[in-house]
Amino acid sequence: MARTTGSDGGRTEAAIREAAVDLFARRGYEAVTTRQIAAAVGVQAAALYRYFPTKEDLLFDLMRRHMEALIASWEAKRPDDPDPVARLSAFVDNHIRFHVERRHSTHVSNMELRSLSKERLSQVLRLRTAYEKELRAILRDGAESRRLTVDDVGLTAMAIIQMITGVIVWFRPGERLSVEEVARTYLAMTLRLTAAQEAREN
Amino acid sequence: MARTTGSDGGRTEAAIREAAVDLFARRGYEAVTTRQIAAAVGVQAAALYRYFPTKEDLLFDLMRRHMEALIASWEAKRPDDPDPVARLSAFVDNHIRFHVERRHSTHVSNMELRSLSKERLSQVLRLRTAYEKELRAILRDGAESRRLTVDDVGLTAMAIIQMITGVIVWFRPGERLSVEEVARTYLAMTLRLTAAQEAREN
DNA sequence: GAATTAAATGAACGCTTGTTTTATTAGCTG
DNA sequence: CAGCTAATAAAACAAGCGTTCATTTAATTC
Repeated sequence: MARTTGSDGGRTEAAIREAAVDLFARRGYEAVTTRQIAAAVGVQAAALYRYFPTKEDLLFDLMRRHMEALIASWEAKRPDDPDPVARLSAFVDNHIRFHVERRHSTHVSNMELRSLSKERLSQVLRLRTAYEKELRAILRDGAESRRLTVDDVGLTAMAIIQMITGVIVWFRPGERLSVEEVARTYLAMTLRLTAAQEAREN
Repeated sequence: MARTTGSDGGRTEAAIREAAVDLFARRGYEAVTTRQIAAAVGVQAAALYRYFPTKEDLLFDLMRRHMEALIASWEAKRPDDPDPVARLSAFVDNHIRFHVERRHSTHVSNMELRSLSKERLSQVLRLRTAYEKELRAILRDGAESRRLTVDDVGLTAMAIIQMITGVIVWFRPGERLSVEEVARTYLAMTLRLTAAQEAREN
């Protein structure tokens, strides 16, 4: 056999990405074989190499897309309001919703960094740093305007990111809590953590 | 050649554990080969099998020891004081110091769970749950006595654990911040996060 | 409808993997 | 110093790995 009826390159490529994210997230990049990915797609392993030069290229593609989507998501929802508390709230809300919706690719992007080559690792880390910089800027503004209590901007940014990203470890949609409840509770914790002051009319 | 001069089973076994933790943490369990572990010890791969039946047994041994050491550490430092704020403070302080000191085995215990067999996974998770239960009990007591503000005990426990475990991702001893400073700042954030009320003499 | 391109197969390659087997030596015991 | 056991080396094992290659078929183009 060779080309199958109804086959379409675009669909196959998308199917490879989906299968790979799912398998990498569940079993880990190193533990997943190209044959397993191919089987999930319903294709032979050799077919993967029509779309991705190597297994690592596939991993990198997934990670880069994830980070770019995260940044794009924040850019779309970043409020014009300069108020640090409003911006922090929007950041936390967007972060949680995005990560809950993309548990698998988040898992891959956070856990499989060590499987990337040096150059690709730093490419992904550059995207990640750019994103985290947004949070640090909010915290710095908030600290300067005394709307937020921040002992150390870098440390607080890391603490908040770890906390709100950690939601994907235990949260399963459709169980005890809804996304709305989780987002609300995490937001409340973040605002207490930074001792956020309500905006005052004056 | 065969047995080497000065060889000692006890020392070799300890060296295998050390090398394995280090390599597993840096490159991931699946990516590390038995030959790499052996090379780090200065021994042939076959020698590992005198001490650990399989590679997975070695991983499991490291994880079980890590969790047991964590629980033992908390049991040694758990205060008699029933005050929830004092207990929460002790918990956070112990957790951070323990994890900073054992970055590598923490990494392994958190990242490589999926490489364990079903039964062993649940053994490790049982230990982890027992540890987390301590935090949940503190939060519940604190909420009931109105010393702490806790919207949801389970969710808050996860948030705090993610936050204070996350320290190992970015913290490197001997850089900008000392362990003391980090522990103090994380404690302050935790107490704000739970809106902890100072103990009052009455 | 012939020629071309796109999509996929199936077999194979060279290597590496975790593990086992066998043989050999070091150090201890009596 | 003979005998024993613990500790290791060395070599081999079958299985599986990522990847390549020549080939075949489906769809598209002219």
